[in-house]
Amino acid sequence: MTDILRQRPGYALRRAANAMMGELSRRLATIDLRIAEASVLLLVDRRDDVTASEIGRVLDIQRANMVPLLGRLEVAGLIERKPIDGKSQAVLLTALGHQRRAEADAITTTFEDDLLARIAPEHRDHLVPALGALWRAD
Amino acid sequence: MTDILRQRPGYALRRAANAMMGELSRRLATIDLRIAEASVLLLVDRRDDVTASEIGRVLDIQRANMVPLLGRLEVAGLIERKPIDGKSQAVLLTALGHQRRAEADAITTTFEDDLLARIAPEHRDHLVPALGALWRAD
DNA sequence: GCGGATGGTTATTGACAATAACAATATCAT
DNA sequence: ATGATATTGTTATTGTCAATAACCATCCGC
Repeated sequence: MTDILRQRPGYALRRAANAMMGELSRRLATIDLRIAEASVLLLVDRRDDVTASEIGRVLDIQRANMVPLLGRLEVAGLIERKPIDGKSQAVLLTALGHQRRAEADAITTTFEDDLLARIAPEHRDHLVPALGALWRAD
Repeated sequence: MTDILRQRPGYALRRAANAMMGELSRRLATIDLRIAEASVLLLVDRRDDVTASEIGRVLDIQRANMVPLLGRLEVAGLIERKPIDGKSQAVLLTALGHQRRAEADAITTTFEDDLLARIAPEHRDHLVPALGALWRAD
């Protein structure tokens, strides 16, 4: 019955993304991170001048929604904030944050290897370019 | 700065799906439908024996969450329910529902053509098979 | 120095999925 | 045929996540 929807690119994209997010969420939960939180850790690595607004712009998260996200990372002791000037503040990783970032990196890298392994070789290398074209046109 | 995440399949999948859903939502809103609602209309077309539970199973929506969804479609006059036995009821399209389904079909088909058109020809045909492999393995 | 843009924040809203519980009914095994 | 089990539809509640509006303080360009 689902055959009507199965080959529809939009539907396939939605279902694939849902399945992927669910699995990745489960794996990241083992180190107490949500997907968006892990993205932030990966993003601010080796930087000491990235503001919350800038992270939001890159990850496409409203800066209002960055507040609770960074708040959680801060109470978990993974990030700290350093004033850049009277208005802006840099988000930077603590020692614990660096450690957690490395774990998150390992988990996501393994996960994405697993993902790609499920795709037939002849399709595999086309996925990221195709997705990139969809995302950055919008 | 985003380069660290850009080529990650999981991240690309998430962003592409978000962009796609946003755009499709906007287009379907012109005929007062949400994405999940449109999926239901497409699914129950030309059937008179599909139950709410079955729709949920196919679309991966908990049957508890089908209740408000079908409720909205019913008050909009797009579906009606016909008892199958004392326990189950078939979800079927009204005349207005058939009409709306056709509009939804046109919108989504056009939309997906637009999507595919953004993808370089050499990648295009690999997208759905690759996504299918990700989704149905989970 | 002033006006407009930007950063950080609060509060609120809505879409959507997940969970638990329940009553009624159907199905299956014996 | 009956009794245990599974399924259907439903209510209610929770949590995650994104979107919007408003606010104040501060920065920047002219």
